Amino acid sequence: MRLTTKGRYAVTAMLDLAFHSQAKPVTLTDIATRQTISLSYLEQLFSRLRKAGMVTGVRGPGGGYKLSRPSKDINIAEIISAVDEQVDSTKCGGEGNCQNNQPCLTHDLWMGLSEQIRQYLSGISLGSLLEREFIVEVANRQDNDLETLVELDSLQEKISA
Amino acid sequence: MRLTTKGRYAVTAMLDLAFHSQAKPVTLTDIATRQTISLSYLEQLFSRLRKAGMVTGVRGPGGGYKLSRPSKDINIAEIISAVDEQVDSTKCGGEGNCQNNQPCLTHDLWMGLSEQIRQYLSGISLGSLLEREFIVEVANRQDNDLETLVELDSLQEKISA
DNA sequence: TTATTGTTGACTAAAATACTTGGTTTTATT
DNA sequence: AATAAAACCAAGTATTTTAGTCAACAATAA
Repeated sequence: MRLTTKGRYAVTAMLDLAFHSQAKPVTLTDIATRQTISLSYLEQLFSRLRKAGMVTGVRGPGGGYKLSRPSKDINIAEIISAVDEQVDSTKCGGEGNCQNNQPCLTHDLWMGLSEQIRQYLSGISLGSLLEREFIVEVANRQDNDLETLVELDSLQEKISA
Repeated sequence: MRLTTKGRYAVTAMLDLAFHSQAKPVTLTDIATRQTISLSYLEQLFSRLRKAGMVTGVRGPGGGYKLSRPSKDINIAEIISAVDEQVDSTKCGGEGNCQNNQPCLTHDLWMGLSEQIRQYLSGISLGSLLEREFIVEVANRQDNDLETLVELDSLQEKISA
């Protein structure tokens, strides 16, 4: 289990999706705007998430993405694993071939740490995050910001017309 | 607390140093050979470790590095912090300015995780690692490998002479 | 039919990582 | 005094990863 900004982006996007999941699917364009992540980068991440069976894409107008499972049943660890492509085993990635096909000196330590992180993150679901006050506050603020942005855009259009 | 291969290298090197700490200092050349890390890269890492007050350099022939404190009093978290230069706060590094000077949606989550990792790693000392069977085994194997390497070298020299 | 959205792949820019080169200083040993 | 072994230092380079761009195609609601 590696921890990179890629994984963080994925979790943020999934949390945004979970928060805005009503009847309608959520478009990546909306998520990109709210979370200030590049749209095409999101597309790449959601391609992975879709293949991992965590989200479902709905094409065409009114389409977007939906969670494939209830948010309570999606944990953070699996989101990160889905996008981080468990990478080369050259450097202590998985099994003990970190130094000339033998375990490196600290192999044991990193295995323990990985397990620790995995357990912590797999114990947290998207659903449980949605119950945290702090997160709901941030999400609501982002929704307001997006609304004012949209208003500004339509004003701009009226002016240039 | 970021987790990179840089930090892993530092911990590995420090553990090697702790394991071979007798009366004499340990040279970086030895550590580099045993752990297959580039010598100059090690020098850079040890420059940081020295400035952080964790090791002491001894110059001249017979010199090398020594731990500044007993191995029981050096924990893994501080080794990683010493080399990883806590980096820009642009992306959720420290305080909540991850998205346009506001906390990002998952700020709360990563703070919790960081704390979790820090607590885990600061609870593990070099000394305690040296008591783990697995680690001692690996270290001993590496010592043997180094010995045969040295033997091979002197044979080579005799041949070419 | 058209606009909207997902889907895919190839390519690029910037940053971080890992490593190299080439020195200088200190100091034990001869 | 000369030499060699080591730490120390700074700049540069190669590789990899990250983050993002571009351009096309596919499905589908309106």
